[in-house]
Amino acid sequence: MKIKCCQRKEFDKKLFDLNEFLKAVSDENRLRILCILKSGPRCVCDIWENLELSQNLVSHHLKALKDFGLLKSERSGSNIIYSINDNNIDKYLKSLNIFLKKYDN
Amino acid sequence: MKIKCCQRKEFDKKLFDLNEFLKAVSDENRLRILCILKSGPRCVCDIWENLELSQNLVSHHLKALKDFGLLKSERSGSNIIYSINDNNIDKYLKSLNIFLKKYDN
DNA sequence: TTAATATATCAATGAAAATTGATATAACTA
DNA sequence: TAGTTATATCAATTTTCATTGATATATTAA
Repeated sequence: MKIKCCQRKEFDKKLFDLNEFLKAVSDENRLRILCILKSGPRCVCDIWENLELSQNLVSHHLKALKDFGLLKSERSGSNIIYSINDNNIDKYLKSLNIFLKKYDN
Repeated sequence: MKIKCCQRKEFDKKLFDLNEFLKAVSDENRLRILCILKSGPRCVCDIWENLELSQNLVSHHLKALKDFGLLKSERSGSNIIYSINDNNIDKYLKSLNIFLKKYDN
């Protein structure tokens, strides 16, 4: 018995993207980083000092989140200020909601 | 500078649970399984034949999703029929939405 | 009660990704 | 310019977890 939802061509791409988003955020440290940045833009040092993580580790997670478009950054003097990219987060949240909610296909 | 969101005691548990949910679903095969089951309850064989995955691999993913409460199962003759546990999925979706949306704390 | 089918479990392997340590770069400050 | 601070990068290690192969269990059918 062939089931509909897995037959569509465009489904693969959609599902791949959704999974990339889930992989990007399914990590406690990244969730904490997102939580901190929800309170407003912060420099890297504010983040790693609050989370009690090493500087390079936080830098690595920030890069991953930024590369995926969930964060933005800008230089301010010697600091790099990171902030949430709300538009993209909303986009992926919406996509996930549609995907997991009942009877959307 | 101490940032509010990471100081709360109950936050740890909430964030841990949320992350467990994200880890449970951040896998292409599991997303495909969820998609198939959204179309209705299915036995294990329907799933692995559709996804062209090995039987034991599908069984393993089904177990993970069920252990986490995202799926239910019941025996029907020699088959085990899996289905979505909508309540739990909605619960976690809601939690994730609140967590990631702007200014919820 | 034997064979066949459906599903689950378990140990071993492999791959992806987090973490660490060391170092590089860039911007301030004295 | 030299020293200091903030951040990024890179290679090595470790951890986590999906996948595989083999086998066990449970149900049905002959």
